[in-house]
Amino acid sequence: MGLSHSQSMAERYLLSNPSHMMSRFPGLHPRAGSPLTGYGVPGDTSSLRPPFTSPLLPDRKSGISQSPLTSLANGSDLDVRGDLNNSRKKRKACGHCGPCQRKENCGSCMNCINRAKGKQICIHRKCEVLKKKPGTSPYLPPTDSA
DNA sequence: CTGAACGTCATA
DNA sequence: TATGACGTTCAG
Ligand SMILES: [Zn+2]
Ligand SMILES: [Zn+2]
Repeated sequence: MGLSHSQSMAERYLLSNPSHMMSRFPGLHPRAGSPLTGYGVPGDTSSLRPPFTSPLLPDRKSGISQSPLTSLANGSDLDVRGDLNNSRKKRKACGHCGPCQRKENCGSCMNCINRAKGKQICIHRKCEVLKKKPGTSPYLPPTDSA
């Protein structure tokens, strides 16, 4: 069996149809909010990320803050850009909802087929808790008159 | 380090 | 508004 291996799924990611390419290119992220705290884990007993990496600014986009949650120059918090991130880092599947119980992905949904580019979990496995992120308010998200 | 997945943005 | 795409984050 000295074969297979192929791309180890690495190239697969970069593999796609050169349809448009471009758009949303790396180098633009207008946004500026206010420092806000939202998420909060009781305990927060996890490994500590290494201190800063280097005083060099990785020209990731331009210079302004990144989009999701990047940067980490503090040994206290893992990463808190304090901008457009209200909920703090990413959440994880609850583990006990229907989809969370799924064992393997269906392999037919777009997420399964487009997993390379989509980078998302099978729709049949998407935790319902993570599905509804906005608001989490008891009100209906869509407007009655649309 | 790699794989997997979440979160936000852009576009249709 | 919904979907796709991308970067980032998290865990093993
Ligand atoms: Zn699927
Ligand atoms: Zn769940």
